[in-house]
Amino acid sequence: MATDRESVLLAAVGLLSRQPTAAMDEIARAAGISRATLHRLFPGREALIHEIGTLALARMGAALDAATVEEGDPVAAVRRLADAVIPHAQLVAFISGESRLFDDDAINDAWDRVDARVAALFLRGQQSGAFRIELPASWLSEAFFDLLAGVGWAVQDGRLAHRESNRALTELFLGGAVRRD
Amino acid sequence: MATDRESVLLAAVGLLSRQPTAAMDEIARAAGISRATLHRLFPGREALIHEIGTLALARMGAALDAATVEEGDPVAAVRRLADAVIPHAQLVAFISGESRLFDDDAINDAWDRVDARVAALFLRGQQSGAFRIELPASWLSEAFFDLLAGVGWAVQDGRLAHRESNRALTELFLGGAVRRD
Amino acid sequence: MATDRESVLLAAVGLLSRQPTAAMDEIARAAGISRATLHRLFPGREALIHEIGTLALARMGAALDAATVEEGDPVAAVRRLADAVIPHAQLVAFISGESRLFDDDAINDAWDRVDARVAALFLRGQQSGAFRIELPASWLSEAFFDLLAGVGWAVQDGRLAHRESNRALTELFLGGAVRRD
Amino acid sequence: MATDRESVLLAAVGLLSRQPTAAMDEIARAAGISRATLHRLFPGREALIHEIGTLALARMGAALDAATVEEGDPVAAVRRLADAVIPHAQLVAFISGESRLFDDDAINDAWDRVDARVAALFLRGQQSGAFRIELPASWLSEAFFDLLAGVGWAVQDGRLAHRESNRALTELFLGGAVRRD
DNA sequence: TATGAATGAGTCTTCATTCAT
DNA sequence: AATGAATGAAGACTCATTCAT
Repeated sequence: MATDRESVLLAAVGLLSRQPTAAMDEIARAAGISRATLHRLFPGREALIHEIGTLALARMGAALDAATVEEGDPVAAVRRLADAVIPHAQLVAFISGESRLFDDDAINDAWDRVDARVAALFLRGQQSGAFRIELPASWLSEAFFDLLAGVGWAVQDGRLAHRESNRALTELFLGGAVRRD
Repeated sequence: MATDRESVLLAAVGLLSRQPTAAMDEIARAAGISRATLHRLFPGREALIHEIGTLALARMGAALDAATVEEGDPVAAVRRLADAVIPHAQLVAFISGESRLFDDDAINDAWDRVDARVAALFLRGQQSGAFRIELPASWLSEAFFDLLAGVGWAVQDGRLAHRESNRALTELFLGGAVRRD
Repeated sequence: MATDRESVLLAAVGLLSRQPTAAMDEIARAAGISRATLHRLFPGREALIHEIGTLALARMGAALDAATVEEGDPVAAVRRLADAVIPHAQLVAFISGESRLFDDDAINDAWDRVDARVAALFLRGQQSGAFRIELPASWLSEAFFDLLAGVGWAVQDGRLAHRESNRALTELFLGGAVRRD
Repeated sequence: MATDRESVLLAAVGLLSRQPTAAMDEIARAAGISRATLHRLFPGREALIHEIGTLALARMGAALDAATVEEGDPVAAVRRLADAVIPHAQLVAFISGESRLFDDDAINDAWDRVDARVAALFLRGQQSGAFRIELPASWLSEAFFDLLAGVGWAVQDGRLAHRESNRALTELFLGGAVRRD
């Protein structure tokens, strides 16, 4: 079925994000290939996880670039970021939620840099008066990823329609649950 | 040292939430007891996980009761709930994040009931005009737990001070990131 | 490069005698051919080993014939045998040292017949008074092969010059280590 | 059955010296323990091989000491060495014959030192006029081990009686196959 | 209650082998 | 003839669990 590396990685993420202890066996089955082929494509479980992290970081970096988060109105930038990153919510959720699976310093450092770009966006927004200053920018960044991951899970499990996901994320994150007139 | 069941469970949660594949060996060491004692206290890994789930549900249920979420102003009820549940954020994060570890239907059903109580709170709040109606109550409920889990991790990892955790959760969840005059 | 069966066999012996667990991959590389070609030439690892044995036996039989070990002075016959067999020391070492690799009865039986011809030579020599009778002829035969294999290894590893190998074998085997006036 | 480390090692040697590719499975069965226990006693195949080497070197060193090979008549010293080492012929055969299995430099260096002590004995004997000078001392040393290994195999396979083994080794090695009046 | 020995049941990984290109 | 993809079978290794001390 899925014989190219990337589709195997996506199948692996789909499984590992729900079941971090999944055996290579199950991952291979989920990808529609045999265990041995999985091991040929990725020599060892660690290598597989590493490549998932690399892919997730690449997607995340591309999304940050595409959203030009360093420019323009911070609130609009958050909306653009959500647009760009939601298609990869599952991947990003994996790396942010299961970051403890990565022994690899290269991955963790790269993730820190991504995180810093997002935190910088919120800091910029706080300085411009767009975002509330009572909450640390780092927490805003982390919360954004928490909700992004939540959206990813909810969509995958069918609890949230795909086309609602963007609004669910941005409306709640930006505006909160409380109604304003 | 920690010979009573509950402290062992808490130690296990602390380890398993960062390292879901941790061996019984390591769990025992983390709890300061021997493997054999761990096995005597909980007959098998599955039983251990099951009891963690049971404990988490009990704490969550107690928190919902203590917060009297079915009564009074919905926004105030959410604040009371956050107060009551944040001390158990780690436990709740475990059961909500790793819910697929539980084959046990009893646990999953009980969790659904807990979830329903929270969703009912938001539904009530939407009907009373307190919460925004653009977002499904079920998503509000899920997002609340996502942020609660995020707060739990951030506190455990030292990224968020304990006494800030309540405000970080409720302010963001209720009010969103955008500043109002 | 080495596309004829025999040179492949010799390359395989060279590798397998140092590294009995060598993978087919490595054998192919050592022979300068591809895995697929190796598999075409010899259908399976077992077949390869079998053919090595066959080749070794053929060489050994030819050496016994060429040395006319059944005729003439036994001591001279041993010298002729050493002459004839030393060029194939590596092959013979393989089959005598790794004989348990051969499940094949045909190989083992043929090896027994070869062994018997050598033992017969020593028996004849003992009866003619040329060889000592304190030592069983079968042990003389076995010891001869042990030393032959040792010479083969020593030459291959460069611990013994090629042109000394014959003397090293025959002098020690026939005359022993102790000096006579 | 054999639950102490040493008897497991000896069982492993017995198997590995005939079948260097034997699986851990078979080794465990030969030792009368389960695979898992074998892995607990020796963490990995490499560790097992390493410990065999260590044991063999210890035995060999003790034999060299016990035989006081550095003192007295060289021929008598060889006889004492044979006496002391024949009970461990199998172990010594393993390390001398399968030395390529040892990646470990510590083992190989230690073996070189053992080998050097034996070669020194022969060199001393050549200088004293006891041993023939036509043959390099290093070859005498190597040939001694070749025959020792051969004796070990022959005894194990029942081709040579245990009480004949010493004579078979020393008589052939010292005196050669040719009869003297 | 703790410790260490022991093992069945997996899991990870490699290899020989085949096939399509 | 060579290369790379693919896999069943097998080997190495780990772990949860039990028992004896």
